[in-house]
Amino acid sequence: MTENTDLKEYWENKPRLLPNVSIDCVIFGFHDNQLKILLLKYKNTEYYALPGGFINLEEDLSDAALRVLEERTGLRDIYLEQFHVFGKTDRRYDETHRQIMAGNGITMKPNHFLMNRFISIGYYALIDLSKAAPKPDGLSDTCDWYDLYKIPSLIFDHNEILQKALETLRLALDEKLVGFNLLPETFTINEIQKLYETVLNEKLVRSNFQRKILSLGILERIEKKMTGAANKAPYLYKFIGE
Amino acid sequence: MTENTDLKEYWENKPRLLPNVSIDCVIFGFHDNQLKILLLKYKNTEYYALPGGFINLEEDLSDAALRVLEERTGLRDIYLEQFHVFGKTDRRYDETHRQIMAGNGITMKPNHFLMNRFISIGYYALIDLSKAAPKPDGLSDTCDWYDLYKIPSLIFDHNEILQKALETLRLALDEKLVGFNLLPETFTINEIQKLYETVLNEKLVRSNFQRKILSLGILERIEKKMTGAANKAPYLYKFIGE
DNA sequence: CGATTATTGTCACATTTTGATACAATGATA
DNA sequence: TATCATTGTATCAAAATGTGACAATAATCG
Repeated sequence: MTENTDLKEYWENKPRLLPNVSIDCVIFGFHDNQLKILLLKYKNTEYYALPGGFINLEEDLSDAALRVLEERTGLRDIYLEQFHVFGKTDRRYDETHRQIMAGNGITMKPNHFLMNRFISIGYYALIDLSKAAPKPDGLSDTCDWYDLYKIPSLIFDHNEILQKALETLRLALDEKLVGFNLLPETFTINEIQKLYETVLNEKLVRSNFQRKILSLGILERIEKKMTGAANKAPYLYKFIGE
Repeated sequence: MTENTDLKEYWENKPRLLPNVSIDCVIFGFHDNQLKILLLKYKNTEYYALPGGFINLEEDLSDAALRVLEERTGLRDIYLEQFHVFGKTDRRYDETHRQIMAGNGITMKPNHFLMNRFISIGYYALIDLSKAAPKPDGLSDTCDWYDLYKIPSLIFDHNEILQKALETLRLALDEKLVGFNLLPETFTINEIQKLYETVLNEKLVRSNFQRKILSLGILERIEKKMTGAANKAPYLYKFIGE
């Protein structure tokens, strides 16, 4: 699909996909003390969207989500979870699809695969942002990180989907130890704390946070220390699970 | 669909349903200190299954789930939540469907709606068992409650679906106050405790449980007391939310 | 009718967890 | 060497939880 003719051929014909079902991925990253989300912008439009895709007829649902993720980030072995299915009858967006395709010089037949109601299965992913290499899909020209608190208006019901993903992430952060998927292999306690504060959107007391997180016995202190500013250097840790 | 001819007509023709998508409902009830689940048994077979259904083309996903629930239990305004989507490629059960239909005297064309891969959206429901009036669907002859710990082998991947629903319920019981949906309007503290113990499959200390549950400020003590056995009568409570 | 018995509501005390704050140690810079 | 911001850890109070006990009560039984 590197050539535009391939793209045209792909989208103008009915592909071998499960009809009426799509996948949308909310891909979280963490950088500069900001929680970020990966968004696409479609060519020649002002339409921003979550990365998404469809399910091949001979493809597991979860594999389809992993494939979308790999296509956008270049990453495999990613933390990925379903969080909700969006299934209202009004999830049919013929006109928007038409405009997105028009922006790519593609005209759609009236009975096109996309000209239908879609049920969308929401997945959220937690990745080490520094390892990702965001890549736009064939229909979009950018694939970039956006600060969670500066998200533009998105197409379809994608703002709602994002909101639900965030709620799920906040709950998961408390109950499971998923947060470390957003950090590199090694990190300082302060970095974890900033991550928690950003996701939960609340201040935490440093000493208590440190005591708590260390008491869980899930971190291994690395011998080395960090070099940095004019003060005591923190230890580095790595996550060793439960 | 009371007549068998209607049933035949309904299933032999391609209905106006979303293709490749189904709904399965794990309906929990609580009775005699047992957690129960509603199961169907298909006519003239030994096939047990979770109640399920499909989505009408002009029907919200959640409405479809509510409809299935009402059809099986007679109840509206039910606590209902999605918990997982099951989407492996091998979720295609042509032969079993054929046998179920055969048990109802229906033959299926090779390209029948059901002769396809299905993605199934799992919902779990919590109901006051004493209010439900279980009703089999057109293809089954029984719709009954089964003790969670005595579940027969189910068709398709329904045992796995049930297991996942149970995990979700256990987590939800701790984090939200969903348990009260399984009880009648009024109940004793001991009845709540038995419910928690059964769902979580662990013993709880009576005095601590009572202190904890009362401290939440979610229960209103009813004036009346219960009559019962040769000992002090407990107070009745009702759930008043948060 | 009073004694017995099982269960309930509540309390008392120990232990653990959490909240709030303090302080010495450290690694650069001035 | 003094200064400064940050880190690791300690301290003490408050809240939550674990453990056990006890009086009150509603039937049943002798």
